[in-house]
Amino acid sequence: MGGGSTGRPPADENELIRNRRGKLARLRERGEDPFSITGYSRTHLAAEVRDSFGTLEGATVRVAGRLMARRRHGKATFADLRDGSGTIQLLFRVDQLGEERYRGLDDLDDGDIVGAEGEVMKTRAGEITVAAAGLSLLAKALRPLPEKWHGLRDVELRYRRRYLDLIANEETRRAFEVRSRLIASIRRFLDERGFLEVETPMMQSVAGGALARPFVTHHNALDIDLHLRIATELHLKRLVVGGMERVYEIGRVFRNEGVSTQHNPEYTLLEAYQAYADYRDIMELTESMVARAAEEVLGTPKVTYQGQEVDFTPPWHRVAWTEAVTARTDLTPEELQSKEAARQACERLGLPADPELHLSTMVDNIFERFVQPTLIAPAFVTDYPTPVSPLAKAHGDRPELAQRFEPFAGGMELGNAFSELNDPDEQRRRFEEQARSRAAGDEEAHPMDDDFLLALEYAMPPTGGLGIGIDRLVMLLTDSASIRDVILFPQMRPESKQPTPPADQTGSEA
RNA sequence: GAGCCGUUAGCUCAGUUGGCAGAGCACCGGACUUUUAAUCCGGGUGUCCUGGGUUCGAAUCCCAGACGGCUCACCA
Repeated sequence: MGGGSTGRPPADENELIRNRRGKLARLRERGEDPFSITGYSRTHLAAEVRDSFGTLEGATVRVAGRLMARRRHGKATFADLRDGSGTIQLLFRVDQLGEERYRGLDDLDDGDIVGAEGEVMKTRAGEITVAAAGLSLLAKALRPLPEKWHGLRDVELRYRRRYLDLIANEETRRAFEVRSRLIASIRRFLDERGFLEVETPMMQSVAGGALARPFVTHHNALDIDLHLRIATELHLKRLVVGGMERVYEIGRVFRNEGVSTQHNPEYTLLEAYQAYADYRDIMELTESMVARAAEEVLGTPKVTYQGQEVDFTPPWHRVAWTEAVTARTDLTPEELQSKEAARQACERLGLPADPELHLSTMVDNIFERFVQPTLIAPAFVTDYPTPVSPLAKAHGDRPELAQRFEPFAGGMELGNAFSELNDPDEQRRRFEEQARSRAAGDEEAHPMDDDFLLALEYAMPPTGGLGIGIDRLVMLLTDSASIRDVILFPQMRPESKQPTPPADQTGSEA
């Protein structure tokens, strides 16, 4: 980006910013514009200096990072420098830098990006330190950092200005490191099992593969509306038809639904498909993958989530959906199959019991209220009703039940998996059934997808498929109560300039 | 979408019954060559979220709005 040297100061200028801009102006007058510097060759990271003190003592190193604190003592000044690896202390002494360059420290502020060159030493107090003989200001921070002791607590600021959250809060840095390492671990696991990572379209004419409302956008040149994907499922299964027998994608999907501590409109979904496998094989894959990821990222398969222990060590508990509900309520399996009985049950249990509600919605509410919160230890809930599983193969002997499971842990739903329905005619019937729900007003019913049906007609091998919400898994591994704490830039309303509403519109009707 | 709660200095937070706007850190000035939440002396830097209203007087009470958090509803 271009831009001259006459940038306008922001409107929210205050004394602190004026001071820093004044220092920048002085530096420029001396011909030391920090923003003209294009690089700084480091020899060591902060952590390397500290870890290798034994061999580095007395050696000259070059380090660079953000100035986090300064402690001035007249003719000596200590500073904490933080880079991506950690923190290292710098020592500036007037007898080492000379009067003039020592005075130059006056133009430094906490938050500035600096490079320092000097000998590695240890102070009287035992702190490993770089005694700086050279100092370069590499970028000037024009705004003060959040307070160093309490960090940045304001959640709105933490989300809107995540960079400040990352600078100020160690636990935030850690959470996103865990997130990155978790995804890397999952990739390694799947790669080792022979899966290919692929990328499928985010913009789709038909947004299928899940039951959710899509975002709509428009392609100008083609003059067509497109939907942002709500899942990767149907494209990945096309690839299985094409002979890619083990494929996965880790990518963002977009669902036009509300936000909550467990929902962000865009979130990261892992989907994996394995030919010649069924949902039982996928259970094994799921528990092995998650347990190993926890082990690799945290060093243990056991985590504490919101005060409760969650142990990912396989095998996870398995319980059929109907049994899970009947065990936690006084309902019978029959009451879960008749709309009127379920409605009366909901009424009795204090759940929404509107006659308009679908059977599937009501029984789902019952499950969510009475079963899901109890699923703290990792568990697979299996054999969901077929009508709410339009893409899953049914049991041969129990056509009303799908070969499907959902993994739960910490009281959260982590994903969805099944033996993929590969009978094109049956899939068409399921889509038609969904189309009827849609016509009846269910905006989340699965849309008809003729192109996908065409692919199935060329034969897809029996296949097991899995979807895992990566964000929720990260929540578990980082003990985060809100999904926003594991998404770098969670969805927020734009900050409005608050266009003052025309107050007291005398003489004007709204 | 509904209910409850919150918004005060750059940051973290106090603010009593409606009566001059407060503290710590940061910052500014001064002292200090081994500190590490450095210390010591001096200095308060503000659209009390916004707009109305009540009142002699509003950060405080009332109304409306903005943004956020939590809970519920819908979803993963």
